[in-house]
Amino acid sequence: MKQSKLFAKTLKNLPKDAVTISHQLLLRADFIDQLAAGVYTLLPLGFRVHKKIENIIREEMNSLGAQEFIMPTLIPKSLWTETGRWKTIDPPLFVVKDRHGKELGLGPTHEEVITDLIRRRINSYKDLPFSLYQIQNKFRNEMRATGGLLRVREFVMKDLYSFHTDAKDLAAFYKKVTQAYKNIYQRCGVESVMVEASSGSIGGNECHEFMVIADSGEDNILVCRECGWAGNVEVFDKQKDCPECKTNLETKKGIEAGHIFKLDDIYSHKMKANFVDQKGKAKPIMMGCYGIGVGRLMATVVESSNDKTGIIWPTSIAPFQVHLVSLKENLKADKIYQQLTKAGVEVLYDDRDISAGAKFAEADLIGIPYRLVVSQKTQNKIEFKPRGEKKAELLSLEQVLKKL
RNA sequence: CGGGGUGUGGCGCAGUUGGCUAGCGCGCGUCGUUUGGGACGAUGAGGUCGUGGGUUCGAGUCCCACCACCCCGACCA
Repeated sequence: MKQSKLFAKTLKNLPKDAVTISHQLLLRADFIDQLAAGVYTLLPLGFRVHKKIENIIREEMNSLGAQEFIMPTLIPKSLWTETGRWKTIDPPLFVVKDRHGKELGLGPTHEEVITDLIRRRINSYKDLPFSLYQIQNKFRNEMRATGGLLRVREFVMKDLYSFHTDAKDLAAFYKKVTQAYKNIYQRCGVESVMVEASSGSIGGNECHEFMVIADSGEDNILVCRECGWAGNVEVFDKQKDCPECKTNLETKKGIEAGHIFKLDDIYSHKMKANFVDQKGKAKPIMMGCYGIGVGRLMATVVESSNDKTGIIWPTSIAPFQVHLVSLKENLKADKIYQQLTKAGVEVLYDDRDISAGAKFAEADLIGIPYRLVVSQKTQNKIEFKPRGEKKAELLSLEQVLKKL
């Protein structure tokens, strides 16, 4: 992609409404654009990162054996009244009316829809277990949106749902999901802690949050340095020592980057989603649900990976792999751009006629992992510099390709 | 929703006790000089001052209402 054609304009001035680091940097680097409170456009740069995160999540979900599909956003009131959540869900639903005056809720989560789907198709223990997931826009009527992409009212969420004959099978799958989640955060370049949490209006008997440690986090979590146990202060209010090994607990700030629930039979019971077991007896289907907010995860990565000059994207989710900067050497740089592209490298090529300083400052802001400079100074070589580092080295194109 | 705050060109801001042509920096256009860390000079373009009422000879400035956005609380991926 030639930067002269990229739909992006970076800002020198900090927009005054941005308070959190990720909000500031994503705005300044032009990854996102705000339309209303808690409602954002993902601009091309932001969209590329978002897609990469989605794909990491997709791979991990697929390797669990889960199948991707998509459910509607418009959800009829009747389903919500079956579980009582038309009135009780918090944050409240965004409600719309059709032309006949019939009310529908915009989906904030899809337990009702999926339970309705599966109760009409699952009959026997032979149909179980299985799992389905979607990556889809969700709508939450939050009291207040905060921190840029950290809490918004419309966002893309990956929601996975699993269905089992008994608690034991659910527990086994739940455990596999925890590992998949850890993989996702690790692959996105952030460190996660799994904490015991409260389940809020989703319900269920057991749930865990995945917290990314960051100073700007809104949650206080207790972490045991010895055995790795962790809990949300919401639940473990007065806890001083680790419940597992009695070590003194530390308090840290975290961002909730995922939440998983053992729903057991609460939805299948209310909505009569049963199966027939080996003995011919009807039983409620055991369920689990598992969510990750994609945009929030994107912002969380920025929260934990940046410096004074801008974002530092991990290679796995960077909008481009390399940022090729031409300093008045577009003839040479054009060729390198073509060769890199031919080699399958995602290149953002700064072909613009502006000062070197401006190009470097923007490159740092945007945060692509590797910067390549072509100038008079570099002669027949290419200057190679990883984003977070000071030192650059002069390499041939072949050497550059090996480094990527 | 309770509390606090802010609305003036794309972004950041100034605008005195109301006073006539609403300014500045960044960004943008054109020309020239520049080019290894957000260059410089010249010259331009761009604003019904959030919206609607009111007070006044006169409102960006005062009053009322509304709207939008931000922050703290609460809740969440």
